[in-house]
Amino acid sequence: MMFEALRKYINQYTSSEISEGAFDTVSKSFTPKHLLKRQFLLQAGDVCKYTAFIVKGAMRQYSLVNGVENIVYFGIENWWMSDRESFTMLTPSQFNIDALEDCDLLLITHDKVQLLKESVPQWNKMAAQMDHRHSIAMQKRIHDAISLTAEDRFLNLIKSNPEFMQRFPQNMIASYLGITPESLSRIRKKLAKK
Amino acid sequence: MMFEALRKYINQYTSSEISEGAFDTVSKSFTPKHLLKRQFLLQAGDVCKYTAFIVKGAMRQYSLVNGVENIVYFGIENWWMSDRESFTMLTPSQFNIDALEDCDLLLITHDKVQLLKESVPQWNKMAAQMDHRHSIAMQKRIHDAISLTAEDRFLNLIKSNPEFMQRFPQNMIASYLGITPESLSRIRKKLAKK
DNA sequence: CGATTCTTTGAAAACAGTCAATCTGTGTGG
DNA sequence: CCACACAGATTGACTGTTTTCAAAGAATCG
Repeated sequence: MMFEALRKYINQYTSSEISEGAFDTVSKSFTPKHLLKRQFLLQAGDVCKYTAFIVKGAMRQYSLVNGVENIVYFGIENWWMSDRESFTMLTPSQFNIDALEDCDLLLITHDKVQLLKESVPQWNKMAAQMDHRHSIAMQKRIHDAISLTAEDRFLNLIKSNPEFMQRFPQNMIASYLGITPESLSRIRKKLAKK
Repeated sequence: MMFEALRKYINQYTSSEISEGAFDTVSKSFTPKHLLKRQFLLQAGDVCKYTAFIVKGAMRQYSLVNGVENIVYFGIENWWMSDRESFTMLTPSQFNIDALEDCDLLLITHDKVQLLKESVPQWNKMAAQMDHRHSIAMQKRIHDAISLTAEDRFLNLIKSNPEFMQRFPQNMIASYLGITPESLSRIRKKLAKK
C-alpha cells in the first residue's frame, strides 16, 4: 500500500517508530497521485505547488535553455521531488519535473509541510535531516563538477548510483553530467578498451 | 562586540526578537577565535570539529587534488563555514578551510548545536532555514555548473556576488568557477572588448 | 513491420588546459 | 627611499578535450 512506503521511510530517520496517531496525521496530509510516463508534475513558469514522495517510478528535474535539456536531479523510489526554491518561496520555477516511468506519488503542499513540522516532532526531525543530507549531497556534486573530468564524473556516478545506468537513457545521463550524449558515448568507448 | 553580529543574524531569520535568556544560552555555546590570514580552521584528514560564524574576515573551503586547489565555497561576514559532512558525521574531511584575511570567528561544536536545537526554538528554526537556503543555493550552483559556459558562470558570479571580485584574487575566483586562472584571464579580456 | 528514439561514428571547429615567459603591483629589508 | 623579491595576472604557442553538425546504425514500441 502507498502509505506504507512513507511510514518505512520516516522510521528510517527516527530512532523510535512513529505512533499510529502521528502517522495518521502525516498520511492525511498527502494526496496520492498517479503520473504516466512523460506527464509533468511541474512546468517551468509555474509555482511548484507540491513536493512528491516517489513510491514507485522515476522522475527528473530539468531546465530548458534554448532547446537543450539540463537535468539537475533524478528521483527514484523513496526520494523526494520538488523545486525547493519555488516550493518554499512560492515563486515561479525555471524547472520542469516530469515522469520518466509511470509513477505512484504522494503529494504534499507547503502549508501542510509547515503544519506537520509544528505538530509531529518526528516529521520535523526527519525534514531537518532530509535538508541536511540533501545539502551534503549537493556539495559533493559541486565538488565533482568543478574538480573532476567528465570521465571521472561518469565513473563516480556509476559507483554512487549504479541503478541509474540501467534505468535512464544515456543522453539523460550525459545531461546530468553536464556533457553532450556524443561525448558520453566516446567516454564509454574509451573506458571499454581497458 | 562579537556576539552582537550573531544576535542580529538570528533575528533576521525569526519573526520575533530573541529573548535575552535565550540569546545568553546561544552565546555561551560559542567560543570566540581569532584567525590570522593563511591559518587553518580545518585541514584535510581531520574531523571538522567546529562550525564557524564569520564576524569579520573571509575564508575559503577547498580540496587539494594532486597539487591543484579546488575551492568549493567562499565565506565572508555573517556566513557560516564548516564541512557539513565531516561536522555532522564526525568523519575525516577531504577539505581544508583557511583564512583569506584576518578573521574574527565564533566557533561551535556539533554537540552544542544539537543542544541548542532542543533548547532554543528560535535557534532550531534558524538552523532549519539555514540548511534550506544552503541547499537551494547549492542547487543553483549545480545548475550553473552543468548548463552554463565558463563565461556565463563568471557573469553570474559577478551578478550574485560582486563583492567577491574586489575581495578575492582572480586565481581563486577561477578555481571557484572550475577553470584555470589563464582561462579566466582570457574570458575577462574577451568581455572587456564589448 | 515501420516509425521513432537513442546511440555511435566521423570530421571540423570551438574551447579550455599546459607550460613558459613576461608584465604588474605590493611590500620588505637594506 | 630605492631595489629587490614575490605573488598574481597576462600573453603566446601548443596540445588535448569537448562540442557541433551530419549521417549511419541499433534498439524499442506501437
